[in-house]
Amino acid sequence: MSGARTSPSRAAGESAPRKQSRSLAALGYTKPQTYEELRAVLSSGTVHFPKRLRQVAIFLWQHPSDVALGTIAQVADQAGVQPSTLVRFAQIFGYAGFSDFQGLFKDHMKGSWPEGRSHEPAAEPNANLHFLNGMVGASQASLSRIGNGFDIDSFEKMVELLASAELIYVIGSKRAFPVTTYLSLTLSQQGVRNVLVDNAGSTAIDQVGCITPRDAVLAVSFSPYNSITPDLVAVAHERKARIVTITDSTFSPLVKLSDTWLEVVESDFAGFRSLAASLAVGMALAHGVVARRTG
Amino acid sequence: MSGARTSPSRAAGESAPRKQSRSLAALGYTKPQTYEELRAVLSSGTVHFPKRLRQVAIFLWQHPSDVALGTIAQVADQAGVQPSTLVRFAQIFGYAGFSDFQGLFKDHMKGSWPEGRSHEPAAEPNANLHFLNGMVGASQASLSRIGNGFDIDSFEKMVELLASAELIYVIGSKRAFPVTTYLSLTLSQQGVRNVLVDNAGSTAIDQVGCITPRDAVLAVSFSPYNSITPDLVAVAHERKARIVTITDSTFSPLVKLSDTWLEVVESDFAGFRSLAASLAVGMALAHGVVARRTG
DNA sequence: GACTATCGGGAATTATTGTTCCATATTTGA
DNA sequence: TCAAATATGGAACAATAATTCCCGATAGTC
Repeated sequence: MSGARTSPSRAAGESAPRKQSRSLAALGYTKPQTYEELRAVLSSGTVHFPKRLRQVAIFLWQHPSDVALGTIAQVADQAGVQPSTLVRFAQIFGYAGFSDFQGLFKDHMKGSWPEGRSHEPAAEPNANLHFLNGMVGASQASLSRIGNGFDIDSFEKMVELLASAELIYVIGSKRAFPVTTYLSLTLSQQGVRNVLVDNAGSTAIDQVGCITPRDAVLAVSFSPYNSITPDLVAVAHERKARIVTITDSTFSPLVKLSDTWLEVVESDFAGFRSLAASLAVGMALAHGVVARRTG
Repeated sequence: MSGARTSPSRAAGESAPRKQSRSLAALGYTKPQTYEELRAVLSSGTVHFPKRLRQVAIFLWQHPSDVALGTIAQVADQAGVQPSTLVRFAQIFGYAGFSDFQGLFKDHMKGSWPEGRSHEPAAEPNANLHFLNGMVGASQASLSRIGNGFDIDSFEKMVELLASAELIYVIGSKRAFPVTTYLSLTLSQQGVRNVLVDNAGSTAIDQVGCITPRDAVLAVSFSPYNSITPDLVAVAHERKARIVTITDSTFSPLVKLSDTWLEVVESDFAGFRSLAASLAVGMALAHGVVARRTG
């Protein structure tokens, strides 16, 4: 794409004496020239975004192809923000606007595309069946993503921390709750004592108030990170427990509280999200803990 | 991309008595709905284009990603034709304009990404990783079993019964509980009122004691069938509610209590069982109910 | 608890892109 | 060779998308 956009009057930047523009350049960052550089910056954790911009960062991280292919309005809509927020985000990174910034994604996508594989179409006459297939597809996509860059070291560290804990607190809300219930059940069935923090009776805070430094917390949390989970984990952190986390991006507030964490990204279909990958990883954790304790 | 362009006054095509419009439709071709269909038509050799249009066809064939990612001007430039030629080309295939036509390429590109990553099976030196792979395998096996003899009729009947219910009670214990929590959450988020019977405080029996004939029960149960679920469903049955069930064999005690039921079999690995298929089917049910209620 | 700096929503504005139309060129068929 | 039909280029126009800007909201600080 030779799309040299008109960047109007780029007059050697820094001559303006105004109040420090909210640009990362002022912080010593240089404008990422490639998609990989961008991801590196995003995941470095050195940048702290306010809410909406963080939302954008998460969306970019998880749905690069939608960013490359969509218009600003479509992307904004999918990310749940205003178009202007996207422009602001791009400008923070030193770009003139969204179009420039989007070029990063387009270039990356074109670069990493196997030219012209064909998929078998397969007819589906039924709308419900179509959705079911979509959901199955999302689940399979989630599962197949495990193993691409799966962080074994983190995984093993997690197993170790959990296995050496006196008591394991399992925490997760909303979408993460089904994962934690299954984890808790499985651990119990395997003889691993654990507490499922389900916040029934709003007693969760009091429960985590009993955590000791000999305990471990297994937290599961997905974006948006607006549930009670970060608060609970923060308490556990203060109480010096070991904390291990399964979450879906480096932007999760749990990351900085955790001793170790794993990224598990779930696909969705029509907004209905799979849990297949998280459950599989969770089961593997449970199994690992059992194996280490008994072995 | 839902970019529905205004196609002004497309007045049922063939009423105009004018000279045969240059559209393939008149030649018995139907507008390609997918990228694959388009490629099939292009490669069939049955269409003979004049010079510039042929140039376009060749370019589309060889550089689909540029078509998906670029603007009309960029594409035209790379293909060595005028923008208007691209619009004409799209219209010949029955599209309103280039934007519509480009959607084909965008959809295709999004669909076949990011599976571009190489799937190396690789040796697994690590026991934990081995288990994780096993778990993923079990999940995938469960998912792929859906569709082999999936009972669409039952599924649709279930959707219908649930959609017409005044209130939906969601019941499941043990392994089924994660499924019901996710179902309940999803239904609520979609605006479908429901009661998750979680037996907190051992109040489940009293809860189902409130069921009326206008309600429906969505029960999930797996073998061994020794949980409280059959008892609860039996109460609901006595109270004349409609009952739909997801279970894993015809021997489930719920089968004879249910108006309709679906068999979903989950694979396991080393005794750790997947929930992927049940969750996918559950999501499809939830989606179906929403679609039927709002549609 | 008041003050200040930063953030965020949304309409107005500007820029870019896509489409149509018509004059001209080219091909086709007699 | 001529006339009719079709194809093409390109500029005017319409539609859409991107960006800016202002003001109310929010969070952070003293």
